[in-house]
Amino acid sequence: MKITALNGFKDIVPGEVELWQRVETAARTIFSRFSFSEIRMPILEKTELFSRSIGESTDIVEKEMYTFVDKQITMRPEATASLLRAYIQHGLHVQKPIQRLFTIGPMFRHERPQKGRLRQFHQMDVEVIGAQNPRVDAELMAMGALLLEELGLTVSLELNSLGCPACRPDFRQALLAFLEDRHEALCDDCKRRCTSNPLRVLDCKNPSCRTLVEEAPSIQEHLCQGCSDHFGVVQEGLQQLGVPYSLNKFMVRGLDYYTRTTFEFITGDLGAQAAVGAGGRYDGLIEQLGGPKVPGIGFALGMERLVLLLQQQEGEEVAEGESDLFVAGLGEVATNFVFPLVHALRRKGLQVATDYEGRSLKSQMKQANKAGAKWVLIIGDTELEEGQAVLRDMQSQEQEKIRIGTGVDALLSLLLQAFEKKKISLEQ
RNA sequence: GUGGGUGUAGCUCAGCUGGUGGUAGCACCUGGUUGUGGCCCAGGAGGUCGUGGGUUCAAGUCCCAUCACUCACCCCA
Repeated sequence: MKITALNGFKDIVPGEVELWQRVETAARTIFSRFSFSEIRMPILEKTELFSRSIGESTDIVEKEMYTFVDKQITMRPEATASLLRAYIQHGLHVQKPIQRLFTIGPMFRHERPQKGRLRQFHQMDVEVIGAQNPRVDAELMAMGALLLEELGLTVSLELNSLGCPACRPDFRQALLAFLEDRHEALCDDCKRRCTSNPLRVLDCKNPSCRTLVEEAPSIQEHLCQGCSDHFGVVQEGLQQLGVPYSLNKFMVRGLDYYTRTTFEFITGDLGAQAAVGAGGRYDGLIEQLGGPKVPGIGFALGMERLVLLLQQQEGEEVAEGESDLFVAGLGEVATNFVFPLVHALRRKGLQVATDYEGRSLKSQMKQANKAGAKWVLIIGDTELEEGQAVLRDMQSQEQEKIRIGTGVDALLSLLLQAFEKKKISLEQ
């Protein structure tokens, strides 16, 4: 084959797409239970939106964005910035003091693809804008946990606080001092991180860095009073809601805008990609983007990762296709009769499949079986002469004759009557 | 951007130290039933062995390059 999809871009084909629908349906159900409204934004935004929100010096902005350089526009690498832009642009804070919004869609990052990480990937993104109360943080995590639970996935929740502009600089200084003393013991990546983003040293995967960092100052002990109180209530809230979590003082977020609460839903079953969802609070961001001075918190779930987990958990079995009825026509005359009949049945709301290639009855029965048809209606020249079509129940293998009468309409009403009698099995 | 692994039928894969591409499984089509599915049996169709060079009498197999896929690093959902 000559033309294939781009590296890191994937088709979601029948057999797999059912799982995606399941994830999405479950999410919409839960989100609406928690009073979230959907919002949909464009995929292209001005480049500046992302460089200002995500952070000029992050990897995402520095080298991973799909940008049309000549036009200064970028395909969104994450949803929060776009969502906040829309929030500000439409003055949504005026309509409601607290906005609860979610969005589902594709994001784009030019990274090297690997398991659970693509260049076009999909996220379900949830944001609460305007709420400062730590209970909201706890509730948001509880909602994420509930969704994952409903999907049948077992993941753990890790929690940290990154402080705020008042207390983080102090911690940063303390950490830097600690790292400088041990600079030679750090891996090459961490030596680089000391200047680029010291907090990142905390979650280095290198074993020697990990042990070294055990002794490092803890952010949780450097929080200012406000942040410390907030963090405390978040944890109380989680306990009240019965959401299990563990504190992880090494957890750091990649995006610049996070403040206070940060969290990740973690799994050990996805190779290097441990996080199936993550998020946190971003209290200064909306103002920084030119909006009102309101706080915000949100998180994103990686849909590819959720689908991968579901596939691993229950196999990649293809969901059987389903239709109510397969109509088998035999011969030229019957086929001409069947063609409009099928359409009439579909207009009545039935799922109907049929054959278009004039194949043998055996072949059509096979198709019907594969399509998961509950009934097959057989109409050949014999049936047309007799004025009776054969209706076969695929499960019980029973067949009955149905009067065709004078035409499509007559047969249609008889068929619907026949289905009516079996309504119970239709609904199953 | 950096490293490792893998490219043979639609899919999953055999193919030994070079000697004519597999009776492989799944899927597909036809037949076994002159008009009846799942199971079974028989047959059929389906390939530029990723691509381009090189070595050789001879390359799916060895060498080089290239592309693609994949896992990991970096980073992240």
